Amino acid sequence: MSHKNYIKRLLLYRLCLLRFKELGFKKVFSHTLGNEAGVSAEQVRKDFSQCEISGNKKAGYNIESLLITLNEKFIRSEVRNIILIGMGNMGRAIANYNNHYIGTNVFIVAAFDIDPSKQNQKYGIQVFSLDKLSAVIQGFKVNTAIIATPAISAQNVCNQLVENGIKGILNLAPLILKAPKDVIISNVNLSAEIEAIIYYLNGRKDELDVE
Amino acid sequence: MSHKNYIKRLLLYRLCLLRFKELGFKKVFSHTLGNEAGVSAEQVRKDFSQCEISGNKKAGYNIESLLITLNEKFIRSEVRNIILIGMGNMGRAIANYNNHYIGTNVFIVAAFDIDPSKQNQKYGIQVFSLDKLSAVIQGFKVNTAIIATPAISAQNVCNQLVENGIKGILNLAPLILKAPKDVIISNVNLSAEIEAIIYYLNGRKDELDVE
DNA sequence: TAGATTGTTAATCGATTAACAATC
DNA sequence: TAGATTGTTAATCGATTAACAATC
Repeated sequence: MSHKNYIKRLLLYRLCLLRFKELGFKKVFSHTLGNEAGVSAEQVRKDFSQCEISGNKKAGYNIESLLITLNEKFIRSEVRNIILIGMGNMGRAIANYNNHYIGTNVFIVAAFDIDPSKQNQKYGIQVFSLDKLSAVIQGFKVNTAIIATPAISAQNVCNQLVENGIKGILNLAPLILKAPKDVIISNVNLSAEIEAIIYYLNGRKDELDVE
Repeated sequence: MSHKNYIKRLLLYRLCLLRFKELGFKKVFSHTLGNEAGVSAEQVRKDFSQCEISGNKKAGYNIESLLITLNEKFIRSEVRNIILIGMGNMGRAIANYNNHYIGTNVFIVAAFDIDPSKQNQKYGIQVFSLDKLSAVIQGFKVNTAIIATPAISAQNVCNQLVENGIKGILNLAPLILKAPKDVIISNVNLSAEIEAIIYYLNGRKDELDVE
């Protein structure tokens, strides 16, 4: 139905609008918002049109009503519970962010790690052994998880999550997970991002400098 | 020239090939690699064709020579120095990963934070005040940086980086940075990733259950 | 040979951009 | 009104997919 980039742009517009609101602005033009979000004004209007948000021909869009519409679309009034697997460096960083939620109204209710020495509360979040997975998922009615384990164990963890009813996974391990088609997986690989940037810089240098 | 997704797929193939090699495999078919990387066999062949890698009509591709070609394309023999700005939770997690490089042959040589109490070595990496930015960038010949500051200070940091010659930025702060067109910026926003996943799950539920 | 695989060309698909009418 | 802005339709662009010839 709606594509991934479109959804991410809407979430980005929401962040920009929150900043504008904080600065005291009441309305915004498509080119202003586009500039802030790094997309074209046409793209902004097209996106808003697609989710049935309308502005005023001369006066642009009302920030407050934009936010109401976007919040209704994305931000559930009730807190959404998610879980986190792997309490290495990245897992602990994410757990720490959780102090004021990992996303708007999104809360990590429990973390998991195979290392018994990590199964305590010193990260501000209860860390369980993986054999508690089923109980926690059912108890908190969780359907979304973050995988922050090493690559070697990520697929195994993913399998267990799927078996226990998880339907959405944010994967920070540097590999592509295999899962049934009805499970949504989003992959983030920071090393690959850095390596891609470095590649672009080098590539461009080759082109320009003719080494 | 070559598009972003294409480059990221090549980097992903490389990761998959490294795993295959570790498992003792010598050759691989386009559908095998595609399956592992989560793309179609045609896509794999097209990508390899585009970067002038060729296989054998019946015997697939030789893993070792694929890796040599990909390493030559992406992995510089000399270590690439990068810097990290912001030593909050995420910054510290990234600094910790640096123990065995943040990417292949990519090394964080220095970190920066405005908080004087963080300007010491306890993270396994030297943390400087931002007024040392210019000296460090010149001293280590750095052209790539990771921004892991809060959103509020990210644009200011970005400006300083650009002034000092940084040409590639991995931005982990939840906003879009403005920079000259010749600066490459890659944005990663974990909250938005999670919120997008939750949106997809809800959206699909609405469609199926007719609440 | 027959079957399987590569590699390239053409077709499709979808997203972005451009154009412009409507209108405040 | 004139100028600026929205919103929609058409055109473009590029990436992915399908098709298939070549060949091992």
